Amino acid sequence: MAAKTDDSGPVLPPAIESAWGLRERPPKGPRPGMSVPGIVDAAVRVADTDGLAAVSMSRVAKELGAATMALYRYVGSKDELLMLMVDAGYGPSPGPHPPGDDWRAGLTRWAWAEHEVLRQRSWLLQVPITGPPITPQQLGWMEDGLRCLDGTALAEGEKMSVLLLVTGYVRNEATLTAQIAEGSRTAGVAPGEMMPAYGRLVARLIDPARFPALHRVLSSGALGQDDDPDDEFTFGLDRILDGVDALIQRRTG
Amino acid sequence: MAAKTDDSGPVLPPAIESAWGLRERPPKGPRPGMSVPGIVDAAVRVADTDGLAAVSMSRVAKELGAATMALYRYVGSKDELLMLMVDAGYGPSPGPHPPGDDWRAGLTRWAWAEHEVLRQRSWLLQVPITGPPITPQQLGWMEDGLRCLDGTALAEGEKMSVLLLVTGYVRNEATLTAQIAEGSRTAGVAPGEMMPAYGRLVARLIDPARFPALHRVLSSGALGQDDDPDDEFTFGLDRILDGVDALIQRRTG
DNA sequence: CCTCTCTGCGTATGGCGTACGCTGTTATGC
DNA sequence: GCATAACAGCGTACGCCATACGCAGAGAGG
Repeated sequence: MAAKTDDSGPVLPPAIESAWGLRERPPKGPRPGMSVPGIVDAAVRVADTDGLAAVSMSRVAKELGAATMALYRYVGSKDELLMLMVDAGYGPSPGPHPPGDDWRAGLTRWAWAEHEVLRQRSWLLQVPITGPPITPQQLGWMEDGLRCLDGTALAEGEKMSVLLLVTGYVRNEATLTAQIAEGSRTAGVAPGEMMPAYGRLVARLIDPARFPALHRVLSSGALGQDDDPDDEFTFGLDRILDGVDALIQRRTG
Repeated sequence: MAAKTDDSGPVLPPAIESAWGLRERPPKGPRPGMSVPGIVDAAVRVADTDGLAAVSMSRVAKELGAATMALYRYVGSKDELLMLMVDAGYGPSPGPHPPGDDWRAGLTRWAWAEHEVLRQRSWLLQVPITGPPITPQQLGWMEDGLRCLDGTALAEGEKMSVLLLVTGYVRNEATLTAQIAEGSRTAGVAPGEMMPAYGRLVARLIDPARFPALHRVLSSGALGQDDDPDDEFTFGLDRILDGVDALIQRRTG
């Protein structure tokens, strides 16, 4: 044994291995007419224009002028394709933060970068995540995030937890705004009228005696004004970073 | 007009209206052999035992000894059934917090209650959410959460934002732990060995020169020790509540 | 008793992911 | 130059899904 240095451990799907640049083309057989990146690009294009639901194996194949089953020479399953679509859809990480920035400015920039990606490709949120990230660009994002916390007194595990906290927040916020946008589209309501309409609906349903706190929020008109969604995002992000700040202070002092 | 007091506004699906106790049985025709709550219970039972993927209209019908299409007399679509499943799956809200508790203890209790529900019914996280909550129990949870913040100096809209922040965190954390549990099951790895195996896999993939921060986390063994998942949950929750606390202090002082 | 309305459900349609096996291409070893 | 083995492309088929449609029978009002 041990002719090769890696004892391999968990098995990586072939298409993922090729995303890492491992795996060379076998010497025999006809030349491939397609490529994994080409297939993934086509799938991303479909998702961008017609949504994730439109991404079927046959649709992607049609986009490439190939037959459905031809894709399975390159991709083991649709789930594998989805994983690669997420990797490609996120794109390259935003890059290391400027040396002058402190951790907070860096994480803010990092969070906004993901926010921006998810705003433009909300289908990324609908892809069922099957495990921790193992694709190159995903880990690139993680690396950049970790570097923001480099100078701090946090333990390595804590840095990871903080990142998970921030990215979780960004994804959650993006999910909510994408949902109300989707809802307003299917209901035929103007985007700015969605939350007010929701407020009126709930106000009609609930009994003020049984839901006093909810009733108070509704009468306050807090749902009526359609404030800048970016303000909402900033609000939550600042709360979280305040909490992280408190921890860093404690670890430092 | 205005023979009825409600100008109706957005239309509510019939099955949701019946969940609010509106809507009476029409006087004619044969008596219904099933009921919406019965169907929802059967669907929840299927999801509990065999996962959300096993919930198909035919499977739920089989559970009730009925034909597939019979369900459509009670539920407009599968999406509607899913919405009702979420409402039933969450169950009643945890109830108002004890009067002695401050907002932080209340929200902590509230977050743990949702955490517990999601731990036992992780399929709730896989249901694609189509909009803001409009079912009775969902709004009950919201009411209880809002009441925790009753005595604080926060504006009504801010209370709502804080709730969204907390519930988003709980859902996100539950999603991640459910995913690694799922992954360890499909990969045939012992649950405690999942994260270490993941760490070894990533360590094998990445180049330490290009991913120095990530490499440092991996060598620190932070992923190796399988610490209590509850500790991880508490960590993030405390960070968020610290951030909320900072805001409340500022609004108060 | 007729008629109207509602329930249960059989049938059919159009989609999906993908297992399997055939056909033709290509570089290697003889 | 030729047989051979490995591989690419893909046609067919299977089983599953949600659900549109329409018919048969139940039950109550007139």
